[in-house]
Amino acid sequence: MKPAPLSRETLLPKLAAHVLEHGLGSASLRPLAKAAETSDRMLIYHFGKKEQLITDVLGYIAGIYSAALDAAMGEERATSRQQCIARILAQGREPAMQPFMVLWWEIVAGSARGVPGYREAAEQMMSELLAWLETQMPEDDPDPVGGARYLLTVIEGSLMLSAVGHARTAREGMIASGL
Amino acid sequence: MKPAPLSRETLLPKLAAHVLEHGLGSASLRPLAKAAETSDRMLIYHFGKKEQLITDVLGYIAGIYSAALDAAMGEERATSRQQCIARILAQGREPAMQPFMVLWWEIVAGSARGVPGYREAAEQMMSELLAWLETQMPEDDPDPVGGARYLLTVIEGSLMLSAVGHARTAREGMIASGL
DNA sequence: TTGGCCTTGTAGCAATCGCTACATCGCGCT
DNA sequence: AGCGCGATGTAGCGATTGCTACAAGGCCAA
Repeated sequence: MKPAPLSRETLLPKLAAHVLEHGLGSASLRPLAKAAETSDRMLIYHFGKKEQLITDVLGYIAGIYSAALDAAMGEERATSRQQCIARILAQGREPAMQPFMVLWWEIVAGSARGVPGYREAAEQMMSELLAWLETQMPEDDPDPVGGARYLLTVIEGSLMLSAVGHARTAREGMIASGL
Repeated sequence: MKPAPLSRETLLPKLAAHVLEHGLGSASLRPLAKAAETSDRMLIYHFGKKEQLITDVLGYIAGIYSAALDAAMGEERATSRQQCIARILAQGREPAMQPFMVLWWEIVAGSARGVPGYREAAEQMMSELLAWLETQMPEDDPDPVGGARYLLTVIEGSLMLSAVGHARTAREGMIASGL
């Protein structure tokens, strides 16, 4: 059993897994190194400094997220905006997506505070989701582009309310609005 | 110049000010103590442990937020849902609200990750905002309660998109939806 | 005055933080 | 064989973390 070659590329998956499981708050060099079966020394060696490592990991995770969207896309389009939203919210509730969701709010918080690298990752993920949403809009939708932007807004608002224990509020609001 | 008496009540305003300015990430005992003109020793003495301190500070900030909403409420109701949303988003863009906004996403992130005390503060703030929104709904609105829930969802989604550099997406979505 | 309690200062603990100096190892090139 | 260089381990630095032991001040009641 030869030890796996060490590089950014072989490190990133393990680092991303650790960040997805434990969050960015506890993403310090030694725990990360342990998760990647290396030493903090080598993480600095390969990434230069921690800030760069986090940036790279967030970019890598954004890539995973994008792939997950692609994987979920195969099915046929939705037949209505309601169905479209319902599908996405259902996907967000899946246990497999939970680590993404929890991490997502940390990224948003970092983005809002201007932490380097966070905004780029957040922007990328939102752009991917928006593009994906456009492909999922009903075929006969009068305004798929604008509609996708609108649905994205409602979806993210709904997810946020769920994150703070107001899932019911979001649900009742969507019912009241006909969505 | 007698030194101000030291207690939870006299400490909280200064602690809250520091948290609003610098965020929860750098809210460690020594900086907080310096901001409150005391020592970390005394913070622990008065609050027991840091977790309790943070919980109390978040509760205090939620109170400030509530008061800010009340202060902004004086004017007459909106005449349409569009105007209602526009007002609130305009208020959220005000420089004075910026610290609240930035802190808000840290609270959401903590709530999503289950950090003790965060969820309660977030839930309280959302409930206050929802109640306030209901009072701001147009007088002739067919469903003020459900409408307020719907508008809250859209508003929070819009604020999130703004926080990650997608303000334009949110704006275009609202235009496309007629809001 | 004395005793006791609430409050406060000083000092320090063990743990963790990001990062670095130094030495070593192994591989390829000449 | 010898040399050079990238990759890695060991050890440690100074700073910061939450928290505590100990002593001393200040004030009120007996």
